[in-house]
Amino acid sequence: MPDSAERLEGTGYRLTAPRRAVLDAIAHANRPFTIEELSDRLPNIGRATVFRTIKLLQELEIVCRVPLEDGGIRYERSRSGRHHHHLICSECASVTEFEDPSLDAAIEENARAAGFELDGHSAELYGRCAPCRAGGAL
Amino acid sequence: MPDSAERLEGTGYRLTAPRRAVLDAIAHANRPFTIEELSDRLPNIGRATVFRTIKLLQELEIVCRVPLEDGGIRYERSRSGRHHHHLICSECASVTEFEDPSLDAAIEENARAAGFELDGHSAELYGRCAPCRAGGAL
DNA sequence: GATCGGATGCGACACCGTATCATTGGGGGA
DNA sequence: TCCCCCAATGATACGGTGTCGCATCCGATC
Repeated sequence: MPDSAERLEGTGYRLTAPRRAVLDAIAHANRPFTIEELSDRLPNIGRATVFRTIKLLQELEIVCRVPLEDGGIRYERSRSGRHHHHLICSECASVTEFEDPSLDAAIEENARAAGFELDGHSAELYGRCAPCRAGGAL
Repeated sequence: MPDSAERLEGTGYRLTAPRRAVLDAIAHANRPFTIEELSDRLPNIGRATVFRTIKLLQELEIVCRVPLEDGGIRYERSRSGRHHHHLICSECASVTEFEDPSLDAAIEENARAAGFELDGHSAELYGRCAPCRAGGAL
């Protein structure tokens, strides 16, 4: 993820060895991960640093927070870097990003109707993904 | 909240004194509350019981969970008892419920397009409510 | 390569929610 | 009305998750 590294430097943050390692681990993750999992993969890096780095990467929109239905939290490398929503499979925990201007428009319209000044929003969809539906016994 | 009490009994749960007290406290809350606040208002009731009761009331859709932007959680008596979304003011922490079939439709359409079997979803809007915009100095 | 302040690592800590388990009391049945 | 059973409770310990404080380190700039 050289672009992410550049993004770090470009915003005035230091590109340190631990941050490189975290970026690398994230780049190679093929599914949403917990901090715990990430930290386990990086035994030489302090747990606090992993937390701090993920927090930073969230602010830079390099990773995004994925709230699960049970209240748990996972993180995922943001593919688009743009605003998007999540389809979260409760069977395999996979996360699919999607963008939908009409969904965003509906959200904005509701805010407008209520006299609300919109800052941000989140929308998560929970269910079973196509592969799980096809392959699952159930 | 006699109707809530009936709903408890109607589903086979016992209407105990602690549950009555929690229902009463919730009925008189005029803004979303944390478990901590609720527990403080009910010093004679064990913390674990407050957690258990709120969990139960969530299942019965008597209260609903309100995830804040900062990751914190509050709860609120569900006014409609139906599916809805939240407008959450980051200034005064007020929560406004709204329903929007077209928003739900947009969500369902995205799930369908991805071959996703939809179980449930959440949508939270963050920003500043009308009173805060009108009254706030900022 | 010297310097300076942001970043790190470690451990302690705070917070939130749950598990355990002995005890209590709600409410249906006799 | 009283009894009895088991769901519900309360106290406490526990576990997981994230933060804090601080001495040390090292990346970036000169």
